[in-house]
Amino acid sequence: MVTVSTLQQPVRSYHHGDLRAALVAAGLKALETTAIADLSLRQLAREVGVSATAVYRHFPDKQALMQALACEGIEQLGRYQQAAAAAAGNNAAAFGATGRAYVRFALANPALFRLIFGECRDVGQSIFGDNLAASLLRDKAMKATGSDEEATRRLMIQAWAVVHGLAMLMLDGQLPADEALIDQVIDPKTLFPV
Amino acid sequence: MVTVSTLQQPVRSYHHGDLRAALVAAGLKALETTAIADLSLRQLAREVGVSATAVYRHFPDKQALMQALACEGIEQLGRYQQAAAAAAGNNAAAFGATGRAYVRFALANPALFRLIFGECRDVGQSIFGDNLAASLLRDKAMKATGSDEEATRRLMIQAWAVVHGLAMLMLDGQLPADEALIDQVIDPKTLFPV
DNA sequence: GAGGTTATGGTAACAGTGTCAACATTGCAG
DNA sequence: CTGCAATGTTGACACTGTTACCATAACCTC
Repeated sequence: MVTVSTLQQPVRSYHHGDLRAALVAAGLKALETTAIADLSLRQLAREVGVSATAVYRHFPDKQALMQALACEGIEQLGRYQQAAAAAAGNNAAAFGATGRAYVRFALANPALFRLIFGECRDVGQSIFGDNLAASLLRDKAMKATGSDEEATRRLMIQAWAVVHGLAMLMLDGQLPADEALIDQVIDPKTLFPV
Repeated sequence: MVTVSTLQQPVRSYHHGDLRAALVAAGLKALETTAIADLSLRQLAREVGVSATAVYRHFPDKQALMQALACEGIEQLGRYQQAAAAAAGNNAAAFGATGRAYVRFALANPALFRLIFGECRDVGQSIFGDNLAASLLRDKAMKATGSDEEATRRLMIQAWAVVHGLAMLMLDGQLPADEALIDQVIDPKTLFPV
């Protein structure tokens, strides 16, 4: 008995084309509607149409899958910020634009943003280091401080802390998550009137 | 057969004196060493010496217990900040002191601090509202802005965002959690040179 | 092409979790 | 003293992450 394989359905007999990628995609989609604590490894496997333990051929444990999702999220955040900076013209206005993009990304992807940080992640892979947005931030900070090494680093951290804190407080319902407040808080004229 | 009840052990026959308080205390102690996701309802019940389902006589579900722990944490944080402000003399220096206390509290109680915010909590109970530290913050901000309503609110939120973001980034290992950096970032001279 | 090796997937099971229904014990009010 | 409400226990269910072991498919060498 020969199975007809020329139908629409890929039929995926026993071997899934690229299970790892499928799991990551399913995880990202799930994070759009599911809180980070309610994300189940078995549920993800079910959605991909595979047994629960098949996951372990591609990830040593759940934490590793989470880590992969976080990596994907970091890249998405970076692209989002880069696009915002480019749209702002990559000039002085881009400084605030990347900050606003940071907060907007958090509000649009709450679970993913929390996953990027949060405890389900190995230490070491800092966003601060080799990131597009980070280098842009450093560039703007250097201009503002006149290339003072110490002051530049401090300004970068202060700016990062403001946007990160604002994003977190809005995500946690401590502050209203409206656009006007974002613009009000991330306003170069009042925030860092250097 | 009469059981001897005059020994040292309270023996707690069937009825626990105040199980609710005992559970909260055990929860707070557990949060000192356990991550928020690894906090188990059954484990807490075990430590208190009670069956797992006894918890449900005092809390409708796990979330409610978490909420109670979060409330306790909010009060602890408030007292900690108040003490820091008092030690600083309740003058202009107290502004920065409460901010530094905020971050130090987070670093000293990572899991509890995350619980205060985080998803295991009903919305609505904002720290921002009727808090000791909040009123102190508002007081200082009013002085700095000359009682401008709009500017005061913005300054408060900016200040809160900075300390919250700094605390979170340090907790998540994105920034080194050292005292010098805290002082450097929360420096009124460079942060809000109003 | 045949046959063995390796990557990949499945089954069964285990310990642990939050939660519910039904039952047991206690303290208090009448 | 008696009955009721508060409090605690037992047993069970569905679910989770994870492991040990088995099954299938792809690939590589001869």
